[in-house]
Amino acid sequence: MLDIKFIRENVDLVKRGVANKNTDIDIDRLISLDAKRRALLAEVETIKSYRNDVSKKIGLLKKEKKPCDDIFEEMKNVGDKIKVLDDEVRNITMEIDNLLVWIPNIPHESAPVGKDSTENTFVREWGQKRQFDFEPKAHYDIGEALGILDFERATKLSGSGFILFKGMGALLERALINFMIDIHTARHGYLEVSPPFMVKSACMFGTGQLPKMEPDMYKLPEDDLFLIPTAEVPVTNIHRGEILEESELPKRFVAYTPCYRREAGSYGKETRGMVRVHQFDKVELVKLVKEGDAYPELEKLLVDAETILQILKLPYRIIELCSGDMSFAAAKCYDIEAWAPGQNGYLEVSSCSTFEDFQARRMGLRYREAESRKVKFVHTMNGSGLALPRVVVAILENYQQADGTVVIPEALRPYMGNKERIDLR
RNA sequence: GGAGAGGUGCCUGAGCGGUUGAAAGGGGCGGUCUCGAAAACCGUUGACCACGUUCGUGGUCCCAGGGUUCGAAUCCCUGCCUCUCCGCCA
Repeated sequence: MLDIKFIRENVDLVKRGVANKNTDIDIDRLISLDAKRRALLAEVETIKSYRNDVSKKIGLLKKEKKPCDDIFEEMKNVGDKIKVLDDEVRNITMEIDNLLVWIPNIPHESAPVGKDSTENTFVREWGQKRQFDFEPKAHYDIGEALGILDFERATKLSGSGFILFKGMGALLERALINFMIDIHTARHGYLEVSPPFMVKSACMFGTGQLPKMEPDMYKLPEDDLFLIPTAEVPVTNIHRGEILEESELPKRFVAYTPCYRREAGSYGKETRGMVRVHQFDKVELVKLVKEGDAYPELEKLLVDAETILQILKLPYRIIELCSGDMSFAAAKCYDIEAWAPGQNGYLEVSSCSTFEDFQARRMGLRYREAESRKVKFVHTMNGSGLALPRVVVAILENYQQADGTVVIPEALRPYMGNKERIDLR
């Protein structure tokens, strides 16, 4: 959420930012509602001040047992007037809030302006694409042949868009989770947390999934809970509504969770295999930092995430998203895309974004500055570190052999019984 | 699922319907003392909003939303949440 004061004082900047995010919000209407609200507020507060004065006097008169019926008569009218004005303020505030919650975060000045993914910019790349002396297969063919992926039976269980890992496939998934968390805790200094996989709507609002993304979420209406679409939601919300001490910052969390996404409207795209599924595992990095640290910390977070691919020796590139391709809450966002030879393309395995104080304002997440003792909003950010199925795809496709087996990346071998390859049985 | 208890400031915990933003203690911050620290003592310590250019003035907030009243943290209703016991259960 943007600060109404900021909007008031930067109307043009906000209009431009909103437009660059491909969003259409009537900012002028918001501004005029805001002005109206403040005028009403001034009016009703003057009357309330008067009421408070009189109430105090009544208290004193009562003590002296003096009659005050005539005052009551007058004050009844004052009370009614206040009620009417309060109602007006409440209604107009609701109207303002209904606009405000739909306004996206505005892109950082350093973020490229563009309408969609075709205008994202290349940042850097790493690694050498392997030269194959045979035609590289797609992960679903490799995995099914090895008996480690079973799409047909996954569909029997839950419909399309689900994965059944078996044997070394299941172990590979589990190994990756442990491997990634170990790197981030031991080497990068993140605190491991294991949060609930279901959250209240307040959490979903806090990180900005609600209201806009509601159709993409799995909801449990009986219990007013949502299945999390990413660990970002529970983890960023850990300190919702709190005022932290500056000395507690930055906080760095790493969490493994499954992620549930309806992927509404994306049917037909990437239906084959496990590039786009309704449930997937992910190791997520979340940072809470103080104002001013957001951008350097985002760069570090990006490096922490890409380290995983480097250790796994998987070639990748980094893309910076343009304004129109960024998510609702993001101010700046990098994607890490792993090379997948079987797809002859890149797969997004991580998205690293900073939200500045956008999420924090929604969830009331603040900190007290050590020196000034002032209360400020925390700056939040997160990035996948990394999303699992697509890393599995990249491993299967990059490490496949002519005989159909798959060599296990060295770094994962300790997590997989020191085996060197996944073979036919 | 059955039966109770309760939701007050950073925390614990008081609070007859009328100077209560809220006692007390703890914590935090500042100071005295000390070579330094601890202890002790003194002082201080909420957030948000509006208005007026520092500083101020006013308003709101005692889980949330309604209601009663001239006036509500204090009374009434609804909802939410937490805790305890029993049952069930990984």
